[in-house]
Amino acid sequence: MTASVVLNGATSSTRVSQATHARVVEAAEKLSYRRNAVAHGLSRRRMESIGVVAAIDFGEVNLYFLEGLNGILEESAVHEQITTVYSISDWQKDEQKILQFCDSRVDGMILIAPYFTAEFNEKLPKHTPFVSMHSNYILQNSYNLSVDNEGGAYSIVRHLIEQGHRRIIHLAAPDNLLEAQLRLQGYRRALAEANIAYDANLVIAGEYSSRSGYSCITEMLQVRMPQPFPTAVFCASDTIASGCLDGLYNANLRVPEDISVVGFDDTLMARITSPPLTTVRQPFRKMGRRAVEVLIKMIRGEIDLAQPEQPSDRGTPADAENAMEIFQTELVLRKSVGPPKREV
Amino acid sequence: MTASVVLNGATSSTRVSQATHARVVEAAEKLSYRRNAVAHGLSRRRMESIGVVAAIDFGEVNLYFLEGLNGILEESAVHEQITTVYSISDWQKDEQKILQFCDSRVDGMILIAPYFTAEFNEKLPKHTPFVSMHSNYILQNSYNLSVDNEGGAYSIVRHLIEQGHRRIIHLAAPDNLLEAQLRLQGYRRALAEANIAYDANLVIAGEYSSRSGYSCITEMLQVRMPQPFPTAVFCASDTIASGCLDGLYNANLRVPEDISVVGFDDTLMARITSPPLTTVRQPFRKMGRRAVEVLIKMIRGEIDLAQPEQPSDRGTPADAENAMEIFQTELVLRKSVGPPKREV
DNA sequence: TTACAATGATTTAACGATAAATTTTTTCAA
DNA sequence: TTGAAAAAATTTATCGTTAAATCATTGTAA
Repeated sequence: MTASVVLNGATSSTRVSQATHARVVEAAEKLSYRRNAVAHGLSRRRMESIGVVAAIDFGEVNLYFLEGLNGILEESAVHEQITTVYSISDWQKDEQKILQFCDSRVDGMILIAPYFTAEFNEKLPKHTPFVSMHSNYILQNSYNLSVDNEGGAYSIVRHLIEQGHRRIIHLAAPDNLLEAQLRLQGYRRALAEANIAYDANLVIAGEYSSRSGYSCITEMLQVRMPQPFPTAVFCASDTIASGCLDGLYNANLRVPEDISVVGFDDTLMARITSPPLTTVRQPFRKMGRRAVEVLIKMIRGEIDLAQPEQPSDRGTPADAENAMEIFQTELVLRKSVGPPKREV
Repeated sequence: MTASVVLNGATSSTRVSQATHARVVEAAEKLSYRRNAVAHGLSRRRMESIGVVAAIDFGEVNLYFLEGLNGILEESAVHEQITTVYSISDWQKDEQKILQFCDSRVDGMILIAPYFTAEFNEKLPKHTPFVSMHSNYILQNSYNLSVDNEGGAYSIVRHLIEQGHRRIIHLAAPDNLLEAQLRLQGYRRALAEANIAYDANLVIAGEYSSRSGYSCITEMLQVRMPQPFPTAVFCASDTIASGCLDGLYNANLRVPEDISVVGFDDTLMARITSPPLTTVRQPFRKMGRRAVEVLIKMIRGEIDLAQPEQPSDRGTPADAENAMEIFQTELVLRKSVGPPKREV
C-alpha cells in the first residue's frame, strides 16, 4: 500500500514519512519495480487505453487506414493512452469478433470506416464508448466523424468543369456505400449546376482498388466507348485513380494532355503517381486526432450521448446533432488536370 | 466459479451438472456476459496479447513499417493474440517510454527496426520476451530477425553490372546504421567481383526519405559531377529512389534510357513510381508473421534464450546462434533498369 | 446398514494494485 | 504527566477471474 502511494500516487488516506518514502523509492529502484498495468486497471476500472478497429485489407497495404491511424497514435500518445489495433477482414463476417474486442481491455473504441447494420449497432455493449470515422452508417449511441463527401466530389468536378470539361467519366466506389452515393451526388450536382446532362453511361461502379480502377477504365474505353469522347475522369479514390492512370497509359492516352484524371483522398498515392494527382484531401490525420479527443471525453463522461439534452439553464444544449462532426475537404491541385483536348 | 468453468472453460476441480450448466449459459446470454479480459489476465498472468514498438515517422507515412505490421496482425489474429502498437518517435530519446511499455499489459514485444545501445539493452526487463525485426544491433536476450542486407545489395548491384553498368552511384542510408553499412558492403563486393574500382565520389549518404534522395542525386549531378558520367544509381531504399527519380526527371534524364535506377525494400512505393522500380524485396510480411510465431514460443517458454545449451543427450543443441534468423531477399525486376547509354 | 466412491456445489486464497478504515506512534499544548 | 490531535503505519475489502480445497449430496457394493 505504502509503495502504491509513493510510486504510483494512489489517492489513499495512507500517509508516509520522508524516511519511508525514501526507502520505498530505493527498494523500487533496486528491484526495478514497474507497476502492473493490468492489476492497476482492474482496480481502477480504467485501462488508459483505446482500441482501434479497422478492416485492413490483408492483401494490399491500406494507406487510407494508415493516415488515420497515425493521427490516432499521435493524439493518444499526448494523452498517454495505449493504442491497440484490432484488425478485422470484414465488418459483416467479423461481427462476433468485434463484440469480443469489447472485453474491458480498452476503455473505448474508434471504428475506422465501419460498415454496420442497425441490428448490429444494437448489440454493441452500452458501457463502451464508440467513435466512428468515415462510417457508412450513422451509428447510434456513438460519436460519428465524417467527411463532406458530397461537397468534396462537387468541388473537384466543378474544378474540372471550370477547366472546360463537359464529358466526365466517374469511376465510382461500390454503390452500397453511403460514401460512394454521396460522391456520386456531388458529381451530379456539379454537372447539374453547369447544365450538363447526366449520362449514366459515363458512370461505372467498381471497388476501392487500383485493379478495379484499371478494369473499369478499360471497360469504359474498350466496351462502352462513349461518344463524344470524355475528356476527364473523376475517380472515387486515389487508389482507383492510380489503376485508371495505368489503364490510360496502356491505351496510349496521355494525362493530362489527352485526358484529365482526378482522385479523392489525397493519400500518399496521389503524390507519387505520375503525373501526381489533382485530388480532394480528406483530413485523415486531423480526424484521427479528433477521434481520440472525443473518445477520451466520452470515457471521462464529459460527453454523454444518452443524455443529449442538458438542463435548460445551461445555455447551449448539447443536442443529438453533436454526436456527428463533418470535416471539410480541400481541393489539392497537382498535374493530372489540363484543359480538354479538342475533339479527336 | 461455476460460471467461470462453464463459460470460460477454467480448469478448476469444480464440477457442474447439465442443469446448472444450462442455467449459467442462459443467464450469461440474458446478461450478455463477456469475460473481463483484464481480470482474466491478472489471474492467469497472461494477457494473450503482444506489443509492437515502432518508430513511425509522424511526418510521413511509413510503408516499410506497415508491411511488417500487416504480417504481425495477420499471424497474431491466427493465434488469437491482441496486438498493441506502441509508437515512438525516436529510439534514443524514448528509451524511458519503451521501458514503461513493459507493464505486463502484453506478454511479449516485437521491436521493429530498433536502434539500441548495449547499455539500454541491459535495462530491458528480463521477464519480457523480445523479438526484434530489422535491428541495427544484435539484441542480447532477444530473438533477432534480420534480412540479408549485404547479399541483397550485392545481388542488385551485380544485376546492374550484368546489364553493362560500371559507373554506379550509391545513394546510401545513414552510415551509423548497420543496415546501411551492410548494403554498402554488398555494393562494394559486387564491384570488386567485377574488377570495378570503388569510387568514393559516387557514394553519398543521406537518410531514408524521398526528400533526401532528391537532394542527394541533385548534389551528385550538380556539385560532384563525376566523370565518366554514371549510368546507374543504386538507392538504399525505394523511398530514396522515388526522390532520386524526381531529381533525375528535373535534370531531364530519362529512366531507364539515360540512367538506370534501383531501390531496396519493394514496398508499395516501388510498384507505383514511374517507371516502376527494379528493387530488392524484403519479405516484410513473412518476417512479421515469423516474429509473432517466435514470440509466442518464447512466451510459452518453448524457446529459452537464457538456456542456449540443452542437455547434451538431446541431439541438436539449441545454441546462441538460434537467437537470430536471416531472411533472404529477392530481386524484383521492373522497368527502371536498362542497358547503359553510350557515353554522352 | 456401513463404507466409500462418484458427483455436484461451495469456499478459500490468490493475481497486484487501490481506497478507506483502523490501529499505532509521535508530537505538543494544557 | 496527561490527553487529544497529527502523523505514520497497518489492515481490510475490493476489482473479476481462476485453481484448488473443502463440503454436501447421492449412488452402489459389501
